[in-house]
Amino acid sequence: MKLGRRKVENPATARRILAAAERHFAAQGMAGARTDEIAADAHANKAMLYYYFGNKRRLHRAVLENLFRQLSKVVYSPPAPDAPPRERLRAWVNGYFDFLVTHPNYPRLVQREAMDATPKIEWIARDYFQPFFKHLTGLIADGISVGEFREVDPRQTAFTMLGATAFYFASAPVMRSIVGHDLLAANALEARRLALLDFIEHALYSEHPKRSDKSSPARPR
Amino acid sequence: MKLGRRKVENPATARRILAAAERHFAAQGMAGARTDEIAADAHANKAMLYYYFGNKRRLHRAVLENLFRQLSKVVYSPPAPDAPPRERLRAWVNGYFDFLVTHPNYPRLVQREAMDATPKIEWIARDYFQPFFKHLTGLIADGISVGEFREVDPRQTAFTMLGATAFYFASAPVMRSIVGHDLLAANALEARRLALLDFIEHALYSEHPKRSDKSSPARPR
DNA sequence: TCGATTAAACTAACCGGTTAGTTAAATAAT
DNA sequence: ATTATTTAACTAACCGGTTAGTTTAATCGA
Repeated sequence: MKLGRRKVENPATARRILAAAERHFAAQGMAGARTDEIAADAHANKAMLYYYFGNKRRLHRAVLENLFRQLSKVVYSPPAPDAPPRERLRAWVNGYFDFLVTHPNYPRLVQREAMDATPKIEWIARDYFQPFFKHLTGLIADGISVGEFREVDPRQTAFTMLGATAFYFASAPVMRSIVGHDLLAANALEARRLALLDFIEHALYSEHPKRSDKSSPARPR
Repeated sequence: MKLGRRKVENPATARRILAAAERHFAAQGMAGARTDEIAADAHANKAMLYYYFGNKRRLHRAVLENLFRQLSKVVYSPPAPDAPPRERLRAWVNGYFDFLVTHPNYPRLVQREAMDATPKIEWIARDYFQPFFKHLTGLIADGISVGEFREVDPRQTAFTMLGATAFYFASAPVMRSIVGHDLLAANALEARRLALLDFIEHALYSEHPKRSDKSSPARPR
């Protein structure tokens, strides 16, 4: 059997389409994004979109899975799995924050899905949100049992942390015209990171931890 | 100008359309919502939608303005304008929270606009977000200057508070399948309110306030 | 080494269902 | 009678998806 031109694993065109789709789906949503515009933005023919991804919905799903996969690598592999909870929490926040900085489309994409009432995206909840959420609540529960954190409800605390972190990024487009500067500029981001950590730690740390944790390590990265 | 039948200020049909549009725009977004479905849901002919509101965009705007107007009434009229900042902040959180409870479509509707990169909704930022945001940061700054709050950045704190509050409601649809119960049920909401206040107050209160505030007043309502 | 073969990558044009928006005519209210 | 309100039927544009055909390049036979 003869072999023609062998299949390229991840052709530049497919990657350009995926990147363009990510931008358009984040900015306009699944319903608002136009396949013609995605194709044009990717400098590809519209048919290529269907050639590589089948249809609009599957392209959208590919965008999400691509991001989730990258997030998983960052968040589920803490630098020090046996470190004290305070340190692990700090690493978690920094890791999630860094991911949002390098993937500014993620929060809007995910927030749009989270707001959707339809059960069409059951797989997102089951395969990605659920483990992500459990991981965070487990971390908080650990900190409580060791006495490093106050006796809060881990789930409620997780909601608060996720909201406080993601909201800033998700609403950056509009907030720019309110506060007068770009929330995603490097210095603004660093200020946000510090404020976020400060807020969370003040809210969560117990006043008399069993294990002292004076020297908070420099943040990773 | 003849006086025939006076134009009815807010006929039942128009109100039904507005209510149906609110639900559909919140659930599907501006692009995803279908005018036919809105009309059917409102038990009105589609033409009525154009008769009363002109076009889809103006209907969408009417929905937002209607909600903003109601929010303004609640948030900008604190029960005790001269109360100490800690009390006013508590009242603010409770007021905003109550509004979200009674207007479950609001967070999704607004979050969708905040994520939109287009400047088509400049008026929202200028007329509603800006004052709302300023009001909150002013309140926080007051608390700092009186010594009741830690010396935080009021803007950063406002971002955190808004995110922590709104995220819970906006993502309720998906979170239901993750935590296994309805986040918008009455008992869940009360637990959320308490957890939110607890978290914010622990993060924000100074440890040695100039004015003692031992007896935190019962929350209004 | 070269040209025939084969499969992948790509393109332009088109199709048909959907959807925002219109219209003309009927009905209800005063 | 006149004007507000409501309706069914209609239209033009949009947009997701298709199709028929072209180009590019890897492989292999001679």
